[in-house]
Amino acid sequence: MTTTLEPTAHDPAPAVANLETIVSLAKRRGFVFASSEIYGGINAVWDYGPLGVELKNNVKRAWWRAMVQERDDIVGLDAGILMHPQVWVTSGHVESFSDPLVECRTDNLRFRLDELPGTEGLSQTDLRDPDIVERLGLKCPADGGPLSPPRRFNLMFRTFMGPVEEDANVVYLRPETAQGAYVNFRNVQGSTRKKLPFGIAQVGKAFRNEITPGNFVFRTREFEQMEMQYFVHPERAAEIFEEWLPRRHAWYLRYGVSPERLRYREHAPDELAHYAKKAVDVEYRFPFGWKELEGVHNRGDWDLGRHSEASGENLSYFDPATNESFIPFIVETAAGADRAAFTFLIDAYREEEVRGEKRVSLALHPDLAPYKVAVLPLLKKRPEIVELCQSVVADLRTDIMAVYDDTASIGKLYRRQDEIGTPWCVTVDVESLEDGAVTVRERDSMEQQRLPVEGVKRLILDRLSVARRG
RNA sequence: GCGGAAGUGGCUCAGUUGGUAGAGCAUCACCUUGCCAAGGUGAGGGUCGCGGGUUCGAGUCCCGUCUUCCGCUCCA
Repeated sequence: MTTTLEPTAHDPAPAVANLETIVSLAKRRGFVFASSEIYGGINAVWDYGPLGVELKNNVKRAWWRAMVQERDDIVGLDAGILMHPQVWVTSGHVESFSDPLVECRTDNLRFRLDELPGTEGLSQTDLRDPDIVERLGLKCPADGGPLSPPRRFNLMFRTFMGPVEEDANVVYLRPETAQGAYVNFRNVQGSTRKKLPFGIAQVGKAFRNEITPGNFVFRTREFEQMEMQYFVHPERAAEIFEEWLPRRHAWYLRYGVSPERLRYREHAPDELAHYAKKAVDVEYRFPFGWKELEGVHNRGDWDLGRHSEASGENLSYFDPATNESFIPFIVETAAGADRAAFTFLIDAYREEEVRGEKRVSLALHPDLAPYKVAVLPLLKKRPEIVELCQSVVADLRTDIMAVYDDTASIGKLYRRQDEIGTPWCVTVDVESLEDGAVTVRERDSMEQQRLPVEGVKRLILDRLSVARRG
């Protein structure tokens, strides 16, 4: 079900490239490697290589810039991955994230045990009983086949706090970063004196024991979220929700994602998460179909209300202007740093045929590109040229990611940089030694210009917004 | 977790009816090369996912296991 909100792409746009091509490029050039590869890999965990970590850091920085740096009403937070276990009971994740499932042995369909006919009124203990299927004579609702005993698919990773592995010490790796913002709502509001509406932005790892991970870094068991919780007056929640959707959509466009490969999709009432009143996804046309990139959710007062109740702390907000006190509603934007980086990578992929050769380039937005500039010698047998290159790189490095390469012919050096999305290449030639000028080539336009060495950094910095040192 | 397919040097693959591994590209060195993946010579790199079994002998057959990809109640 798609919303009537604009912009919405109704016609499926083909994906830029197939998945294998991207995975192969990612590995070959050092963006993403399979985790623990020398031991055969571990399912659904990926490591970011030298270029991947730059790309992902740039994505996170760009997000932080849009959310925190450029706004007066949103502040940052970095809460712990481990939290008080009660947080997850209150949030509903202990219950909703560990469904007892049974599987039909003939058609392999899975069902939630507590939703099967004949299980009404069963206790949690009953639902954990391995003999429950037999005891109640439950059958597959689809084909009447025999069902397996219930298995709990707990989507939360558990570990133990303290030296003794006792149940009393069980803690969870957070399945979402959002709760860190909720439990800190009062701390943040009090210390920053923010008035509603205001938001808390957070980037950090989350962990889910997904039943079906896959599609490269799209769904993994360890992933990084970029979430923003916007606290609003209940009556303004719906209106503010509608503002955030196009704002988040525009962010992807700003960093170069093709408009025809983005669309909105609203969740039907029966697919809403346990905390959501309304949810609309920004979707991207991945090689494996339209999939969620980012979710905008109206969580209502579910979280703060529940935490108020369970903790006994007053998490309501007092509005001095109207003299009223209330539990704020939360409008959340929840994006994945891995998915976003993946999307930018896929969408930037370009292929062209030149004299029978396939050429690959990444049209990454300069803010996101791992390296901003490569400095290349036109010929390396003149030591003065190499020296000049190295002094140019040393100067550029103080502000931006710059790299020097001289291990191939000039044409190949250009191609290498194109393939990893480097927006600018600087070449130093014999004339440079005399006039102090170098050639700057821009990847997207293929335009070349002659600039004094001192002008190179200025040209690049003028075109970047998030990639400066820091 | 279940069904289907696959796992050979960094990448893409070849390996005939089982006889103890090859190519192209990539990488590195030297020569050459002076603005968009030029050429030459040479080198490094694989216990053929892992563990068992059958066999005189297995990348090639059998079993198990792990991982990946494609399909089934997801949400970043």
